[in-house]
Amino acid sequence: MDVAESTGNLADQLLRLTRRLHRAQKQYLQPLGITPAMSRLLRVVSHSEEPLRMVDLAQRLDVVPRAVTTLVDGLESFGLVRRVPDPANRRVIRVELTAQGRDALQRLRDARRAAAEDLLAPLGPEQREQLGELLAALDRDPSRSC
Amino acid sequence: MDVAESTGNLADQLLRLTRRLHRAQKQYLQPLGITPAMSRLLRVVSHSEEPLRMVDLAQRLDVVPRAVTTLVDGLESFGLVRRVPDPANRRVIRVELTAQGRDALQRLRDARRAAAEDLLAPLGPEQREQLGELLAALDRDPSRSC
DNA sequence: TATTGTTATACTCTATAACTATA
DNA sequence: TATAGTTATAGAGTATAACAATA
Repeated sequence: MDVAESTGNLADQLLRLTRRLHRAQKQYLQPLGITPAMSRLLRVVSHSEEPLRMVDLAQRLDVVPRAVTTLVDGLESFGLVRRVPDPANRRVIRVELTAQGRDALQRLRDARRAAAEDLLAPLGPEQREQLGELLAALDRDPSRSC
Repeated sequence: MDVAESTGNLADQLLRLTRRLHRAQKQYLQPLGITPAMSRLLRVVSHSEEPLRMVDLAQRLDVVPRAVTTLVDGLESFGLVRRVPDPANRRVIRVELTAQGRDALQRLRDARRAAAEDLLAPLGPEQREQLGELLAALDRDPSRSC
């Protein structure tokens, strides 16, 4: 098998796996009324020390700012986050976790874990670590190192 | 970091990587007028000995049959595949590569390779092999082994 | 009654472009 | 002019449900 072929196969494998991951997540998150993308945003919000701006969220999620608006809209409608205007700069809006959002996080974490666990079941602990390292290596933007 | 957390992180890493892969593929395939999903279907068609049924394609792509209809519609409109009724069973339709489709395959392969190459650049050959093996392990449906 | 493919419909995710309000 | 966020719009990808034709 030539290089192009095997490289393409890796891409196929990744896409197929992610499709399954998406499906599993959706299934597990559905009872909570939250989509995978919203869950991801909620996690980012919860992991930040201070409330993040919309732009920050877009950067961390690696999406365009417009996409964040929709996700925050959804989470806000469920009362899980709250938009807070920044007094220092009236252009910016910061996104805070609500008490309800904090409550939801644990259930979300369980759901996420169950979903990922379904897919990652075939891998042992050391293999997961290996996979994590490989993915981390890929996370580094190659265009930045030039 | 607990197990749930690290499992969730793997999921995040996968999703983030695939988002980038999707974007890169889209970019490289755009000049050819073909979407990543269409490209995938075209590859499956090209790798099969005999023309596959719509249902077979759905299975191999791991999507619902309805999704295949749209993809084949698109490829057919570009003249890359052709729907052929099966004489033996008038319910089934088989999808064949056209001469034009065969021509497009090489360009597609190059585009796909360039896209994947962008993302996989940080990995050496042995790391790619490692990643391929891990993904292959995950491809095996765990629900079948029970 | 089960299978094959389709029409109809809808939702998630993401993108670009143009606009508003600040700075 | 540049930045932060939004409205408006679009398109890719996928799903479910109802249906027609065939087996």
